[in-house]
Amino acid sequence: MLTDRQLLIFQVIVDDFIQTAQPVGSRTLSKKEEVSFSSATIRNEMADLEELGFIEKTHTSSGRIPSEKGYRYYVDHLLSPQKLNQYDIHKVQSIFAERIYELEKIVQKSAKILSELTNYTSIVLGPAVRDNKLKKIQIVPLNKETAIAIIITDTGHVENRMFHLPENIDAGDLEKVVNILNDRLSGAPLESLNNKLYKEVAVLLRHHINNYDLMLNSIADTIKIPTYDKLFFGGKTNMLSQPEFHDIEKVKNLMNMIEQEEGIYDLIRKNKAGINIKIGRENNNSAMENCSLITASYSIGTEQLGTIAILGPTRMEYSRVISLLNYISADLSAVLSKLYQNS
Amino acid sequence: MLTDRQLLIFQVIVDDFIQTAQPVGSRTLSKKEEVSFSSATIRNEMADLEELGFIEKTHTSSGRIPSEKGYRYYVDHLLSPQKLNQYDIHKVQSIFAERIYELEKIVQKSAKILSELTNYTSIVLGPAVRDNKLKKIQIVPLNKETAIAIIITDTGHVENRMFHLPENIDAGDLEKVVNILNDRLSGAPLESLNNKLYKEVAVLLRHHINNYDLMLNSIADTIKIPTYDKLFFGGKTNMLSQPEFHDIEKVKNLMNMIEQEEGIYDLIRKNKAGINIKIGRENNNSAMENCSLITASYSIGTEQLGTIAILGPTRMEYSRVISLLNYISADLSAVLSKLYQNS
DNA sequence: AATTAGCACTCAGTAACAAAGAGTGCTAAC
DNA sequence: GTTAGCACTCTTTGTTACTGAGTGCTAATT
Repeated sequence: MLTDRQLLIFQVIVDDFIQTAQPVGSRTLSKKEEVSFSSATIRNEMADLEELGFIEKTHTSSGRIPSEKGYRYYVDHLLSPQKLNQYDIHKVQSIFAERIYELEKIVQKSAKILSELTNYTSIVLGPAVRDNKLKKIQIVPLNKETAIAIIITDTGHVENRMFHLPENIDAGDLEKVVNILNDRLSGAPLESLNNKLYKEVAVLLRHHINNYDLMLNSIADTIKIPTYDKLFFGGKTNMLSQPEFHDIEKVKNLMNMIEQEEGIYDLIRKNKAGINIKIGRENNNSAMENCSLITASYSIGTEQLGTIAILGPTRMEYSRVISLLNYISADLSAVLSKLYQNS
Repeated sequence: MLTDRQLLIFQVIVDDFIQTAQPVGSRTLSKKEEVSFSSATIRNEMADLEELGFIEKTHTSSGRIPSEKGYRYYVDHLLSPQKLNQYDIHKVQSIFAERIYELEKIVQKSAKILSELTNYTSIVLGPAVRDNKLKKIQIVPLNKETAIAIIITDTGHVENRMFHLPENIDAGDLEKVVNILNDRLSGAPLESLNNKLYKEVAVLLRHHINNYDLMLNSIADTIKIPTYDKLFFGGKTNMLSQPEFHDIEKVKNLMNMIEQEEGIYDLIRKNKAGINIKIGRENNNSAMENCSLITASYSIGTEQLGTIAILGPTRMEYSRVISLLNYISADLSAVLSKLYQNS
């Protein structure tokens, strides 16, 4: 649909704008090595490209900038994977340099490195706890009234919550309860715990302790810990250095959205495996009008675990970011698989 | 040292500037009800106040704004405690409305409410885990190589860390270890654990299990979890609405500092009980040149637990903020004491 | 028929200048 | 001791003019 020359010109416009953040004019283009036509020719082509909706002007006599549709086309058809340099690779490797066992730590470090390498904001959706299986559940009484329940999953994730002890329950009872719980529930996915609790455990508890219903509710409460997977951020303030965010209002909107977390969570969550790119208003979020979000998933074996993402201006180095995300998510998946697959 | 009239004028200047963020001129002042002198008189007084260093001009013919020294004087001598209104009190009470058992949750909610009521940024230094006493320590093996250690304190705080298991250790050994640890260490303050471990526990372990030294190191590592007390924030972006932060560079500096957390930690940590006020450069931090930090401590009984703080522009509603902090910290202390004193 | 040179035109950005408004400091009158 | 009055300063606002980068269109060139 586009001629080769239009394609070339379009690509050079996008590349130049991504670098400089300035509207690109016909003269600037004609002086580039890759472009061998006169500025007049380019002007004609640009008029066409504008008519097609790929580029736009900021005012009647300005140079052109890519439109959202333009970025979309660029991303879908013109992107050539960028090779990472030694430094990048080295930096990424450093995530796994120390021997760390905690998933969260690795994930957090990934976020940090990713933001440092890109100068954008990185977001990592932590390992989905939902799919973890219960390793062990423990209850530690603190005093007569309160106890603390601790849930440990097969990946080593620990959740805990305090709860109110029913009156007249003694240490022996508590031990019985814990034994029953572990007996019946360990190995089960966290998601299914609540169900199982009422279907299988309730009956048993009823036989062994009095006040079983109170206890049951406390446990149920404790078990359905809101396993909203955690979000980790890197370089939250990097966006402030982008020229498109010299406007305080825009910054405020964006920062607010980042602080809320819920909005981000929704944006990141509903992505399929592999690389996903959302440009500007494709994100359906007014605070992100000038932003693009690129996500990639990481996994253990075939099981999708979480998501890493980069939030930057629509004028983003797509090629580089995608390469980096691909690289990190692959590494992350590999290392995590090795660590946790045979657990 | 200041005459009554100077005092009055100074106070009105500060109050006005806090409200409007605009330099205050002699005519503006003379039109106020509280002030009954002519603008010329006021000009003379203002010249004196400036010479004394309490106020300053932004340019030769501008109105006056309070200097840092001025704010300091204002805070030390002129502050009249502001009464909180119904709405404020209601909001603060709502922190404790739900029955929550976890310290952290309460603290986090306090930060949120505090920032909403002030429109500044609130910072809460969470309960000091350092002083907690060990309730129970548990070790749960995940697979042949790794296990997870869980430390529970008397206040219900839970810390956990994964570690590498020495080879050739079996379930029986592990149980022995855990028993010894609990036997010897429970009730001891977290701070002292490391010491006790090497002095008292090491010998015992040596007798009961082989490879005891490896085990010992793993445990020591686990125990000295960096109990940096957690920081909670509220209204991180509120500062963006303050007119003094229309300059992106300032915002960037401040936000970076907030994101780092370490700097904040230092600033908040080293404060004595009660209300502390640091104005502008008194904070010894270039990013906080235009900010004031007001801190208050909360405690259980006589034991200082943590700190709540408000970060705002030097042009801050000191009176209101102090009243709020006093009120919240008292409430916080009361509720926490009631909950945890007899544990 | 495609390309390019040339030209009139548009618009953002900058600088220079004037006028208005808010403020000051100082002096002299009250 | 207080205040009215005035000259002066500096910011802010608006006007005007100029420049430079860019465009679209037409006519000449290849």
